[in-house]
Amino acid sequence: MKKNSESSCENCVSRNEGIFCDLHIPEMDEISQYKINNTYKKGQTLFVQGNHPFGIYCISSGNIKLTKTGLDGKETIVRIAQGGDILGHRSLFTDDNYSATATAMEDTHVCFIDKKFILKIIEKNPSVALNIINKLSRDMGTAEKKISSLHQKNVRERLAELILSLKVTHGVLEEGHWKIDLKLTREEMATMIGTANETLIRFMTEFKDAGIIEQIGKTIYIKNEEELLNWANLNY
Amino acid sequence: MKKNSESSCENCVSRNEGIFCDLHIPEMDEISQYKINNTYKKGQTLFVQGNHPFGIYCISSGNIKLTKTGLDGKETIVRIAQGGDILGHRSLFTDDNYSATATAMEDTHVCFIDKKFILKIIEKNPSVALNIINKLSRDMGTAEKKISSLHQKNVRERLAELILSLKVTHGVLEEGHWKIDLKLTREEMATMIGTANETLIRFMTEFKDAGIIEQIGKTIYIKNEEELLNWANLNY
DNA sequence: ACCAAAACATGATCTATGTTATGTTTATTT
DNA sequence: AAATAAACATAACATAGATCATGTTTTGGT
Repeated sequence: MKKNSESSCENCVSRNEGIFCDLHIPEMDEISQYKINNTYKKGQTLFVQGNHPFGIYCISSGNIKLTKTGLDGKETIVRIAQGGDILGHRSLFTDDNYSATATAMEDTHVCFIDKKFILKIIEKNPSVALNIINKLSRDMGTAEKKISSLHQKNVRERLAELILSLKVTHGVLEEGHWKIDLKLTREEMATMIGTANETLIRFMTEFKDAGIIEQIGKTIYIKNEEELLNWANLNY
Repeated sequence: MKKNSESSCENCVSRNEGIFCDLHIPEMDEISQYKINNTYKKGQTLFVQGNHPFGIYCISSGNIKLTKTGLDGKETIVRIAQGGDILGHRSLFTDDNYSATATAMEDTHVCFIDKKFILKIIEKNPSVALNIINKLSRDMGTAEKKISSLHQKNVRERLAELILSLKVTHGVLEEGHWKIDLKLTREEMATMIGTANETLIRFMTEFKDAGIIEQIGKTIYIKNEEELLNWANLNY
């Protein structure tokens, strides 16, 4: 693989967000040589709940949803990962099988790094371990917030909270208004806040009617963030 | 502080479960000298949601609950930590304030290690970082399972699941039956599965009447694990 | 461009669980 | 040991939101 190619970590669009951001060029090049470069089209799965993991996935670009499926086929989105995030690191360190399924939400660029190799990298470069801890810590914070939300808030509040958190992770400011261009279906949004899609649609309609949000296709625009913050009760 | 004292990491009852388990004696001794040894009585708080963290807490013995409080005062137990677990590591790496309150559930032995010092230790000993990653990974797995449970299961199923998970983390086998001696109130159990305490009591009574569990005081005995497993639908 | 399938939307029920109320038992304090 | 407070328990009632049903719109495949 030639240096400075598009598939090199050095030129990764998410280089600054990734766990290798503190490495020097020679180390990055070493990883670039060992990793496997992949593209996933919308809807394709990277790995499936219950399968055995052999390494980690390093997202270069595109959003990937992590879902847990129940016996009855009911799905819950536990997390949406984006460029710079890693997947499968949990199973790597605990030797458990994948606890969730990873599905590309759009055309996606992902690198796969073999278990043995990544462990060697971590050993030689403490910054990588610290970056993994940092990512895990943030994810853990998000997860705990989700747990208490599911207990303490009603669907309307959770929806306001969801939209605001999507704003932070996936929003772009456009002509004074936040635009969330994640192409989530109502069904998917519903599973993110633990409700039925009919219920979610009801409150989305309510927010639209109240002029709080607007949608064109699947894109959501926040028209009245103030009001959304009121509903979300984020102050805790 | 003299070596081989009770307050030394070397002699910690949870030494093998802790993040320093792979260190050699000299390194442990160094930590022993810098850490602050503390005892907390039942009900006392180690730190409070929203406060600024200055280091990590390393639990030697005793159970500590982590709760998130809502604006209305409603509490949710997001995790129960025990000997060998660490607390406050998340805030350490993300520079956020504490996202939850830590309260001793019984008389507890905890060591406090200053932020700067622990970071130095990690830098010198990669195994500590890997152990932190491992703990975080497990906690993350538990948290995600909780999220999907709250969405996909009803209270009866979640209660069965809770009892079985308490069996794993805090149970002791006694005369052929698992004994969970955690001294949890009904209220606390309720907040762990995101329900009202009246609702929880109903299903506890149901399980008792069905001969699935038995309680003496606050101690729970599992009399029919088979049936509990049936209810929990753990297979996913 | 057409067709089939998926996603969206809304109304009408139904039910699991929250809430309120009241009484009993078990801890904790004096 | 008595008094006070906290935890436990049960029943009656209320409701948020799940489920079911039906129709419309959008999307994706050929």
